[in-house]
Amino acid sequence: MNKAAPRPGDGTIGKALEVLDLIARFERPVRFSEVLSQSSHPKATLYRLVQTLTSLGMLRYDVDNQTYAPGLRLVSLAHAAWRQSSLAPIARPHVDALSETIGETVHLAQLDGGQVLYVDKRNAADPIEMFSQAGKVGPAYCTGVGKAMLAFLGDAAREVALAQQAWFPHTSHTHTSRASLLDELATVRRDGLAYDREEHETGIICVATPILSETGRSIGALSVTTSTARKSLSDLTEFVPHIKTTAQDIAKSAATWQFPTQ
Amino acid sequence: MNKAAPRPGDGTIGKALEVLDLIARFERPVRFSEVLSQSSHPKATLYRLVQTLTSLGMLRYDVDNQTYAPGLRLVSLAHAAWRQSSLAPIARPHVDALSETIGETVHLAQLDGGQVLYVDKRNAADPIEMFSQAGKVGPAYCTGVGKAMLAFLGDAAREVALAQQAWFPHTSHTHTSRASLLDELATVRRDGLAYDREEHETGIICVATPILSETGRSIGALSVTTSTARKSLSDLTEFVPHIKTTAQDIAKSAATWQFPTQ
DNA sequence: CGTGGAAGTTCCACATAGTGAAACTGCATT
DNA sequence: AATGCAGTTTCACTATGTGGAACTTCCACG
Repeated sequence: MNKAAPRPGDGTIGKALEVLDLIARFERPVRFSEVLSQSSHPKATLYRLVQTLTSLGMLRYDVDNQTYAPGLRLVSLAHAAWRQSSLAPIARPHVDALSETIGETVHLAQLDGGQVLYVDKRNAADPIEMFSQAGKVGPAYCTGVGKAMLAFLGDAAREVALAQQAWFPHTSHTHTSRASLLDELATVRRDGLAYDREEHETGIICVATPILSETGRSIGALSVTTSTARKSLSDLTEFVPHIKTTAQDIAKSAATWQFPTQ
Repeated sequence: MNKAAPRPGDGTIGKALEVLDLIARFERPVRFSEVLSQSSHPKATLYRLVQTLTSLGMLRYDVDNQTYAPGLRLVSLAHAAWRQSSLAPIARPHVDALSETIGETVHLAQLDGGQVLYVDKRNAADPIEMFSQAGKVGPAYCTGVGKAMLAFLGDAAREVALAQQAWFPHTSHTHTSRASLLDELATVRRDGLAYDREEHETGIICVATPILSETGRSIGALSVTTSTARKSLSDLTEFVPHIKTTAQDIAKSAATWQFPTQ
């Protein structure tokens, strides 16, 4: 597992965020001692951090079970973030249209801290059981959207992102090194297209395209996902033109989008 | 209990959160000076806070426009919060069923920091949305869900919540004082039912019921909303039995819900 | 062009705020 | 009564954050 960069000198706020992230990663309410065992902070320090976060509503403390979980205050903050910093509100009509035409699961993702963050999703009519939902994060090095975005990053930004990858072999098709991934990224850059060939989950494949800024850098990615039980990679290829034009439409809307300067 | 309790807002983390909230409240990307004019912190202090938050991904800085907006990292944190601290995942099937039967807008809300936080929503037109509507906050003193929850709070908790109300007269029907609201809350407690009679928005009415814990305290609320153009208050009354049983079903699911202790 | 001012950024002496080892409490279990 | 573990409090110490002031852009206007 990778962790949020605990750069020295990040300050108290960084430490607090680190703790919040740690608790969020458990994906279930946790007891103090469990957090402690995963944390680099001494008991008293962690205790105070957790207390502070709880009193601020960033954590919720369950008195009965003596557990901590991320608090609802985060949800209202995220609402503002989603509306202002994600492509989702702008892309919504385009994603709707694509999903309706294609009838498979559509994902809209952005890169955040070297990871793929799914900011919107449309389920297939007959939904496949799989890992994804808006707000969910996933690895960049072994997903279609991740590779699409990495390929169209500036060199410096890509280096930063690559350094944050875990290279965990989720399946036998997963890239496990910088070198082999970079190789594929060249192809992705050439085609403007990235495939996930069961690299993250066995039986799950997808095709993804980057959403590019006017300067040719990726600001997000769009993908169509399916299972090998339903379709093959070459079946997916048939959707490519439609996905590409949708990505371009989203890019255009994003560029046009003017924030009220007032 | 704490007597010399660290006042919320104290501490560096509290200050950082305050700034984040402030920026989120603008509902659009803001320039540094705009934040400064709304903040109690001196320029240098605010500047450092904003820098720190930006480097941690809690804020996003737009170089071209020189503006700050809540960052995407919040979205992934909120995902964990929504799944673990909100009723939404548990309530989802029940809310789905209710919405389908009734065919009007359904809201699932919880109280957070004295405000109503909408954690899920069903629109007749637009079925599945995530943070687009979930995450929105609203006032407690002039909404159906707000009054339903306030009525079934412990005395101490209700006092805290009432102290946080703005008493802004959104419409001519809005309660503008503790006293008149408390009056209605008694009725709400008797009936287990709260109405919004165009108190928040003209033309918008709703009926809401609390979702109660085993100890009889509200852990959330469920409402059906419509416009005076479509239905009357007495039309809404017809839905009451169905809403009430749905609320009870959600309460039961919530009580049964056991977190894997491991 | 210059010049004035507003917005944004850096500096640094200072003290507030956070730190963490250790001691303590409460509650099971033996 | 004794042991052990989880959670909580204390307090001397100092890392961190503070904020007034000075500095640097960058325009708008004369």
